[in-house]
Amino acid sequence: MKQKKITAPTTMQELADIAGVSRGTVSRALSDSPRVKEKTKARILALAEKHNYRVNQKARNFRLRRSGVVCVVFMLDIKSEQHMSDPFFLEMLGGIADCLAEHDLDLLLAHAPMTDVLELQDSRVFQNSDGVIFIGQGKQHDRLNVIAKSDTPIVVWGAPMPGQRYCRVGGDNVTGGYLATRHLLEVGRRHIAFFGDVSLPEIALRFSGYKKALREQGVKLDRRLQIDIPFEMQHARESIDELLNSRTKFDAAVCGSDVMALSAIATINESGLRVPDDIAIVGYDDIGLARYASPTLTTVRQNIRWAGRVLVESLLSLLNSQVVADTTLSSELIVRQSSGAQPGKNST
Amino acid sequence: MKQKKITAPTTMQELADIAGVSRGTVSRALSDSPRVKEKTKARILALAEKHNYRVNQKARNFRLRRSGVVCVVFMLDIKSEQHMSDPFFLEMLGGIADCLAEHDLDLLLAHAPMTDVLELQDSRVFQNSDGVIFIGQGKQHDRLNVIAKSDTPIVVWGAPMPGQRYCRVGGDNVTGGYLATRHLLEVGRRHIAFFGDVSLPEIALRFSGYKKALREQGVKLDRRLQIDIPFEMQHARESIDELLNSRTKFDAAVCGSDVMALSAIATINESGLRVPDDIAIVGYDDIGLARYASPTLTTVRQNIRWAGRVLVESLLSLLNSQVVADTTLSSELIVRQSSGAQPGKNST
DNA sequence: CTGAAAGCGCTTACAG
DNA sequence: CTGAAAGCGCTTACAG
Repeated sequence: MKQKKITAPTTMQELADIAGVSRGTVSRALSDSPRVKEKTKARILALAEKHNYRVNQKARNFRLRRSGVVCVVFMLDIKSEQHMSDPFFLEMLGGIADCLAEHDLDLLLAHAPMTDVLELQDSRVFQNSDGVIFIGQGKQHDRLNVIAKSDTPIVVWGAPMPGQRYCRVGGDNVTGGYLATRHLLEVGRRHIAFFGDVSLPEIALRFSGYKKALREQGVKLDRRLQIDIPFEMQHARESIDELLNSRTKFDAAVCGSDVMALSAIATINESGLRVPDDIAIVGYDDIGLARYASPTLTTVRQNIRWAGRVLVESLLSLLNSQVVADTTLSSELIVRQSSGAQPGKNST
Repeated sequence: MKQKKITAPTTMQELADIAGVSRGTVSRALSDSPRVKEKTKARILALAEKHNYRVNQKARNFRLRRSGVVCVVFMLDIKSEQHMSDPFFLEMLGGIADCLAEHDLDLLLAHAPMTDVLELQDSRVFQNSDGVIFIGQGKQHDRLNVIAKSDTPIVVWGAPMPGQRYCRVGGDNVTGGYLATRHLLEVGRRHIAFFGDVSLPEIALRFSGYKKALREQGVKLDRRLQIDIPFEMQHARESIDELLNSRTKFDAAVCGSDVMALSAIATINESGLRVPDDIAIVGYDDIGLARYASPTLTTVRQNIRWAGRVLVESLLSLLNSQVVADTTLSSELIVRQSSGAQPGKNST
């Protein structure tokens, strides 16, 4: 421990000189090539350890034309700070990070707010990465199609889109929206609001599931109950306050995310109404907090961490020049307190 | 737009050939050297654009011996997933990311759970980074001292330590613990618990602030009220349940983080007691959620995003071979509902 | 203002 | 099993 020389990191040639072998042999020994005699290998490894030698990664990356780095880009439409703090992203990031680590890849986090994803293509970040994972499509589906044509493979979390030319992984949004809405109808609600910006592809799909459920039950769609709330706390409060003040009748809401649902609950509480008694709420994502909230949150579970793994595995296949199909992960309704169903039924 | 050739990225030599100049001139033109005639420069830039040429970053990094990447390592003692999801980390990460972006640096996120930080030194992550920011010291202060001796500059978020040889940035933990405790004493509480693992340096300092406040008011320290709760939801619940069941008298608690405080509040609610009426709670960090929680959270504010900036600025100074002093950021008490103070007083 | 040339530190066919 | 050698794509003194 203590006897390690604190020398400036030797170059591979210097280590080779010390060992009395060629640079090539050192290189092979360090990468555990079977073509080097075990004894030589052991000796070189010991010397490397002793002299505290480490391969210059920048030289190695250059030579090998790869960096072992995967870039993760969060596609957020508004200010990044608010969005990134959505536990949904964090859990996704966690799933991705774990899976990347298992495959000995590093994670480069790209600065999020970008008006034009194409700028990313010119950036150092992009050049330095072996592949890129986009979380969300934002409203830049077409630009992602352009990026997909580059040499750097990409995988995108999002909704299936017409003319899509990139590999996609996403949740089953139609079913998610449908399940949430049907559940609220089943517990007797009839004036169900939909909180979410339907210009975003994923939200649009959930909204179509919402409409399908209403149709099935013969409930008429009330356009005033669809509110374009972005994924952000502050905005949610304002918009919901507005709805509450507008006196438009509603007794339930399907929300675009759990964070939005929590925010809605807080706003509703402040206005003197109660959840679920006056207004039943269903969230989306099933973030960790959902089961600790008060009331506990009925929500549509997306297996976020697993989604992260699928994204990474898909990217790895792409890196191996394989053809990769899109993946749609199933959605599951988790019934807890906020939707006003009888307790005990399928709760977690 | 459409007329861009979709050619394989040309090498700089190829672009030079097209332009009829030398590789060196292209290199200088692209880095906007004043030593190239404006006209030539413009012509080369146009050609680069036309042929969709981009500098090979891996070659550039190698040549320049820097990557433009800063690595961020979260020093977590237990399972990473739970910790990383603490908004404290996210907000810190956000502050760091913003500041790095302003300085045109990229952010590499190192996989968190590590038993021995020294392993990091051998990793590709470390070699690839121009500098490393550690969030927290965990219990590895000594190993951080070792890493500080390497060529890669590091900055650490944490508590001042004896014999510390790395650059440190941290909050004023003693004052924070003191302010939280004094506030609870001022609102009439006398049996104040302290929730936090005092074997962690920062928590130990807050605990000393806590003791100082008790001493000042002549309140005797009750050792049974100091509970080693790690920064994690699940554990918090168990430990607090245990305390509640032990019938040890307590009417308030200073918590190691806001997340812990929120968890404590949930646990207390479930046991049938109320916050702040039965038990007053003060958190730590002032995460975004604190003002939306119910009850809203009295807490010690650490200006987390600014802390992120200070970490980055310190690292940059180190990268410029400057001597950098430690920074201690001030702590501020934010009074809201959970501590049972009269409303309106300094609340946000 | 531009070019010719050296060299960053590594890996890997190619020989032997 | 090991060595000699080429070359990855760039930047930057050094000349001119």
